[in-house]
Amino acid sequence: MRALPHVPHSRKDEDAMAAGESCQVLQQLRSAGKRITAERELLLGIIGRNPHLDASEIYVLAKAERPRIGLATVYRTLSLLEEFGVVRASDLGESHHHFEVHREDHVHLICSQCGRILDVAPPPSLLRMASAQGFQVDNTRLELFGLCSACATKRSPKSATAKKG
Amino acid sequence: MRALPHVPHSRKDEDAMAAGESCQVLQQLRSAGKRITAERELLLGIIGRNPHLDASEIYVLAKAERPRIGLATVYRTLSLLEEFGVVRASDLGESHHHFEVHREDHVHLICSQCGRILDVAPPPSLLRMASAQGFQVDNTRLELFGLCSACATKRSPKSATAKKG
DNA sequence: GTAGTTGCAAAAAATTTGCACGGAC
DNA sequence: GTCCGTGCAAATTTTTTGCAACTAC
Repeated sequence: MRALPHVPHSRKDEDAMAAGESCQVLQQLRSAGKRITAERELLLGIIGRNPHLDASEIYVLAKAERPRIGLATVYRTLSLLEEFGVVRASDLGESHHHFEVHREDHVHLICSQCGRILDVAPPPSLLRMASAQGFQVDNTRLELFGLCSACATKRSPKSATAKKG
Repeated sequence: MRALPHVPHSRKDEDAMAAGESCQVLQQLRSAGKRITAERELLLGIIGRNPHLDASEIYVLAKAERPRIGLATVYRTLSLLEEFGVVRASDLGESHHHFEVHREDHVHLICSQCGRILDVAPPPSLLRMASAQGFQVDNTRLELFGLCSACATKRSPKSATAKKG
């Protein structure tokens, strides 16, 4: 369990987006006969505001607001939301999964030095290539491990393009 | 633990390739001061011949040839080989890792229906995009989940939107 | 009221570690 | 002979499950 990383671009935008999304999702659950519970709303909010958390990080945040919540509920809710295509699990090179609300397919650039995660759009050619094989994509897990520009620069200060972090 | 999937294209080619690789890798280990043991040779061979196995599948195959081998040795060897860049772990959507000898970066197309895995080359634009961000890639984990052409056809034989639950 | 959800604890699954013995170099 | 690597068992970590109590609908 580490400190929470990845401060989003604009807290206000993110919250607004998250709130809008949450409503939609809750409707979706309801119309599938699932129940709307305080736990589900809470967890959805947390995941919506904080990409790339793992189950126990989510649990800690949730517990702060709702002390009696159990880790099992976190796992069950994550799995439910994953089933509904709302949440995606990713493997950031650790021995457990991290989760985020699925907004659009994206590639994780994971810096093995500083741990920072950059989200970038996948090239259209990637999905085109899949359909060229007759493959119907419905979920992606795309991770590139390496050094972010800042850490790469630190490591070899005078080489190649001297980019500033 | 399931039956072993993914019969390779040509057993002979694969074996030859694996044998060649193994030698190289063993030299690499030796010159790094690591020891060449029967266990390491065996495991390297198994992983080289069978992509996408998980630790316990590897363990079972190894145990068939060397009954006293322990699962811990499998994990320790995998981790050593990963450190040397010889083996890659991938997350095929299950709660544990699968492993393969790293030949070249590739995308896994994982059919959620039949479980088959197609390996395809990633589009160059993917890596270009990373370097455009100043990111230095040194490992990839690229998974596309969905339906392979066979299963997609089975599911909607007339191409209509006939979705089954 | 009923059936889906939750919390808790216990179980299962996946991986790592401690230690004494054995084998590579 | 010296250490590194191994097997085994025990410990950790991550995730799932059983069940009684609870609550959304």
